[in-house]
Amino acid sequence: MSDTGTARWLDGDQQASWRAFLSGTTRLFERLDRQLREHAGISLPEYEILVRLSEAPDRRLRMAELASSLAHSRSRVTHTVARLEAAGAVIRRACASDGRGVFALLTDEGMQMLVDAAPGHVGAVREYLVDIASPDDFEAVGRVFGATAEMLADDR
Amino acid sequence: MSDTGTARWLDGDQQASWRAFLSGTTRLFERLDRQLREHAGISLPEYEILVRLSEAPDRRLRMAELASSLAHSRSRVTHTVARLEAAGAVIRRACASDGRGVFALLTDEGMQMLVDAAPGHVGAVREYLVDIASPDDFEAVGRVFGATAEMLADDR
DNA sequence: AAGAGTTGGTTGAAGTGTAAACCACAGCCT
DNA sequence: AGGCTGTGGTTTACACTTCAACCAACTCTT
Repeated sequence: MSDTGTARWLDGDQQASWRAFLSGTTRLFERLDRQLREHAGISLPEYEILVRLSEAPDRRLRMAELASSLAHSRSRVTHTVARLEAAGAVIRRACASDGRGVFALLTDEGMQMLVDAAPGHVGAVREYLVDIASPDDFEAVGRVFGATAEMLADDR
Repeated sequence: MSDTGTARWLDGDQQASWRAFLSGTTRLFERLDRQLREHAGISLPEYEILVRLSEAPDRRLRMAELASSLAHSRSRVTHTVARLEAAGAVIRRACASDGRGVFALLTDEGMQMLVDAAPGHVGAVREYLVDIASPDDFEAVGRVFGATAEMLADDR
């Protein structure tokens, strides 16, 4: 924030887009979370962790890598992983090369939960977002929030 | 969801856009909330309620109108308004024409909180989102999430 | 006018996220 | 080696959201 003069409000179109964004994302996240809970018994943040782990070498990641990859606080990742561990989807293991470090690693059971959850989740993402946007518009979404993400990257 | 055959995954570009969106919105909301709390002592959801009230005739709205306008649950609005009332920003008043109804109405103090908070908030929305997107791209964002919002409108 | 069903709103508890203090270890630097 | 300083992670308490149950009042139907 470096505005020194009078406030620069949003114009009508910007205002409309901003509010559509707020309303759309609120509804979208609520729906995606509900869909996952009902069909797979996990929340959206939990699902995202399973995805990251499934893609990682040896299906394991350091807690801090999970946190920065998801843009979640370390504390939040600790809590979420604790729940996933209680559910049998993940195991914690000490890191050999760094005495402070902790790996979260995906169990076979966790992998199975992900495999079961993924089609329905992706279907919902398509149905409520991707498939109702034109390809160009959806690419624009990617550009815009890519820029935002980069700008706000990890200086908490 | 009406997919009967094999799962239709996102292609590479769609996947990238989707993850940029997740990461960008997570960081954006976190930043906007923090900015408001530090500079104005209110949260983002609280701010949104003050905005809606300030725009309404007589600066008052029914609880249910607030809820559907914000895409928040009734329960959530009850809690949030309770906090705002405790802070002196809002007053509850029974509705004359509907014995069940409750109006939330913005006090002068609440209006002043909004006036104080708005420039910094809008500045942050510009800095982290609007001003780093091209006008066309930001309009695309509005179209996409407008469609999502409409599709997911109030059948909870 | 009397129920039956619906809507508006609140409540309290349980679940999830944030904040801040804290410990343990790593990486310097001398 | 000894002492800073920073990083990785957890913990506790607190704040916010969701959930389910609930009551009151409206509406519709008969």
